[in-house]
Amino acid sequence: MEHNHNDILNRVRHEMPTDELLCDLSDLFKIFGDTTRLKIMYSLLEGELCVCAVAELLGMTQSAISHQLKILKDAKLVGNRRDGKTIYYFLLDEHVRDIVAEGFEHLLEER
Amino acid sequence: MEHNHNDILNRVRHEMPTDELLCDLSDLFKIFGDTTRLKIMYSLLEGELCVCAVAELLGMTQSAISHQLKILKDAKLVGNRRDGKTIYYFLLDEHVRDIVAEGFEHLLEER
DNA sequence: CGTTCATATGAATATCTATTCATATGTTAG
DNA sequence: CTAACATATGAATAGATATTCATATGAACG
Repeated sequence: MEHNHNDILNRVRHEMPTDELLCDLSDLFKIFGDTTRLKIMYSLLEGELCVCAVAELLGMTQSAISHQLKILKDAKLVGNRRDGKTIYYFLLDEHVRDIVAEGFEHLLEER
Repeated sequence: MEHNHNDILNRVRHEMPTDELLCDLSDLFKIFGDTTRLKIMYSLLEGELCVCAVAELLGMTQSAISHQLKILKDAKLVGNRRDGKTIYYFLLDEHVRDIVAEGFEHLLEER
């Protein structure tokens, strides 16, 4: 019993990712943990959009959207390209779709 | 061009989940957005553990772990059972594994 | 029943973060 | 070069949240 208990603890300790990896992982999920950013990512699922289009779409200020886009870009979840004065943002990673989908599945199962 | 733009906006508006669903989704990801909770979930991947075992494993106080376990339980990510004085926690949802795995894939691709 | 052990919980605090406001950067048109 | 427009960004603020501390609950055991 006691042996079994320590056995599990040792196995868990062994399988546990490094703190650095866990920080990276939680930082990634933090990004998905905000409705504004989720909405932005959803918007970009259909195709690239400029900052002002996203702002109009979500009914938020250009500044707020710009700040959030920077966070998404730093996380390499979105990229952008310039066309004259306007800057278009687009999703960089197919995993965005998958991560969100997994989240939904939990919500559905939860009822 | 202008037509095309509005076209996209309308499509996006149409595909956007309700605010309630987006809040539920961001609340779920918020839970994954914390290293302590990630560590707890990782620990429970191997099997059920009592509160004090988790606390010992993570080198944190019983109180801190208990607070976090409550959050995980409210989100229906873990369940618990009592055996005498000790209470064992376990993962409730296979999606935990999948969600974490998706997160990792993004990190790896990010290089 | 009273003590001990495992866990839960409320309040307080310190830290983090999303938005706002003001302003800066950078591009195009005239 | 200057005005107008799109976007970025720094500082400040308000709200959220993880941990701590003190204490409560609840079970087992003598």
